[in-house]
Amino acid sequence: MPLAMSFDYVWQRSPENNIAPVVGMLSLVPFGRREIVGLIVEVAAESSLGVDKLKQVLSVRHQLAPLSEEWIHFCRFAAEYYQRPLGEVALPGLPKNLRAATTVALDRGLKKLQKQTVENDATPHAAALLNSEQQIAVDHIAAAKGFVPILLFGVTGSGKTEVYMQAAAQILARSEGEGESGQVLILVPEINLTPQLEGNIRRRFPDVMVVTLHSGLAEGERTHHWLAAHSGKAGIVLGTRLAILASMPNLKMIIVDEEHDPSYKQQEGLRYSARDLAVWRAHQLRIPIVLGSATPALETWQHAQTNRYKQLNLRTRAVPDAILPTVQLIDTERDKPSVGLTSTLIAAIKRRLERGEQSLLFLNRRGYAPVINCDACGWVSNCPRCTAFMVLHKPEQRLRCHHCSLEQRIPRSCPTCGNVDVQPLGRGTQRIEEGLQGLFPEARVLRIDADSTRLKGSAQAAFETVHRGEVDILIGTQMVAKGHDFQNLTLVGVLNPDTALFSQDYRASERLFAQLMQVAGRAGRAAQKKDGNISQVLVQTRYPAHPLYGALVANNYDQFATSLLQERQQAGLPPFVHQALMRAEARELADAMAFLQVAATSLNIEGIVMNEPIPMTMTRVANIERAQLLVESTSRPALQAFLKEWLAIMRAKKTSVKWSLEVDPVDI
DNA sequence: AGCACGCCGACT
DNA sequence: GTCGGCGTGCTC
Repeated sequence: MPLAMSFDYVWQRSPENNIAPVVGMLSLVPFGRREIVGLIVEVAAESSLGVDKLKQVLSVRHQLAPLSEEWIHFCRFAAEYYQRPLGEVALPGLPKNLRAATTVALDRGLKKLQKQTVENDATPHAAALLNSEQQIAVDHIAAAKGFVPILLFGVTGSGKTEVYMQAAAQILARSEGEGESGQVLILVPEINLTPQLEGNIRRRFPDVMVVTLHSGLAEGERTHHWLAAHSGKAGIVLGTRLAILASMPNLKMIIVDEEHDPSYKQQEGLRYSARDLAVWRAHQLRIPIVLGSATPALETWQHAQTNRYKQLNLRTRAVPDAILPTVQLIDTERDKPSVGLTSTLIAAIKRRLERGEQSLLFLNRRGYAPVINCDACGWVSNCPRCTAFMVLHKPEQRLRCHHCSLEQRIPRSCPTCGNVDVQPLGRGTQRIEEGLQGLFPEARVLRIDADSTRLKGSAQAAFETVHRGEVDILIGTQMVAKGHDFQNLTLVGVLNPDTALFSQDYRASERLFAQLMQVAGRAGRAAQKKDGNISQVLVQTRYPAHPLYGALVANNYDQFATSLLQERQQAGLPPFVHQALMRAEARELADAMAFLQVAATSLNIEGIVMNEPIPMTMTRVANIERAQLLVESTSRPALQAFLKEWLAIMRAKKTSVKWSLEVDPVDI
């Protein structure tokens, strides 16, 4: 259905078909040998095609209020910006049974939803008192008229959520005062990782219908929630990135929480940035948008620095008496780790165990060891299908490729020389878990990563055991960095963050800083302990003098972001340049490269920098070779114009190479 | 995206 | 001689 073009049909009034088509309505039309549901995007008196070529509209669906022209315009913008068909933007978000060729009754579930919402709100919560910075922020947001993009810059625990809720309350109340039912859209990175937020919002807004929109919803729920948003009945929509495409006729404000979070970027199909689209939508509707973060994306930071966005700061923690945890660096050259842990960190964990407090160890590497190797001949566990290592997973006694999911038995001896002494190299979360059990046999150790939480609901269950105090030491990947507020957690250990410092990916350090700030925020969220102990963050590093860690210790994002922006400007990288990336994949690398070579010479326009095609960093995944071609321009409109023309040329070429284009790529 | 048509290998 | 492999092309 998502075709690059739209199709014209004739509509003829008849006794069975007497609803006049209106832009935004869904209609049933014959298409090839099938009957499909389409979105009416234009109603016109004539067609560029001969009338004899046109088929007739079978029926126009009237159960659903038409999608607004504004919404279609928004989808059209997104489609054009990302160089994709309109249908691919507008249609996938619509409830499946509205898109099905057979008609379904839609009324019954809604009522059910209303009832459910009321039942959930047995104990309404009053608004919390605000500190002066929060009050200033709320006042500023609520007073905003028209398109006002706001960066709400606040450390973890500074009470951003409270600002969102009070600002939303004022916006909704104002709409009501004007006799309208206003709507607020709140975007979050991942709903499952912030389960408290939904409950908090429901309790705070007992008289407002609150619905969620995310990929975890069952089809029926999703339909009802979408319809509640589309009908305007839902006053608050809380959702993940896909919710930016929901139809909300009375939208009055958008909030993007943790706006820097990578999960706002869709990484397959239509590779959109929900944050960027949110800003555009707010601009289109002339409404305020709040981007909240402790570590804003550099793009956002740059806009705030140049006063395109209004910056509001929350510099103090909102919980009374809670103070920021101290961050200390442990030089691993001086204090050499054994089983991945320095003596300083081990001692700190020991003190927490003695005091009955919890520790969190953060290591962004799952599995037991990232690779195994043979000392005798140098063999390493390469994946036969990918440019990557097979990772040792000890509980399962398997080697596993994290890119193509290939699994193998662990070889008893070296496959090339027969040496029986094949050793794991490096440490993943499983190996740290094993080491902790050796060091602290009495302690209750829990590992949380993608492997330990494969089953649905098991992540939630694992976090709950931590909240209930049934865990002493928690070891996890980035999964543990987000959202959760552990009351009894007073130590965060960061095990091996250095790899990101020297990554090919120029965004790696920006992401690392955000991640470390976020995981540091897991400690000390509760009020300071009576005995005066402060929560502690210990970072093990070989490069304690690196400016990133300096800024982390000083809790100084401003300084860090400013220096990164300078580097980016000097290097001619985003946000000072705009990029698009063409990717090509084929069985033979030469074919992918040859295709990109043709692409690189297919169109030349002044002001557009065409780079050389290169193999991707991870050239081969699942036996497919991949290459990429980066196009850059300092002018976004110039890049957009170029892409449109370029893609038209490329689409007309016949090739066996699979290719795609990404606008504003993040992983390059 | 579907769903055709279309031209070449192993089977009742 | 047919069944079916998925390459190429069209859908108002």
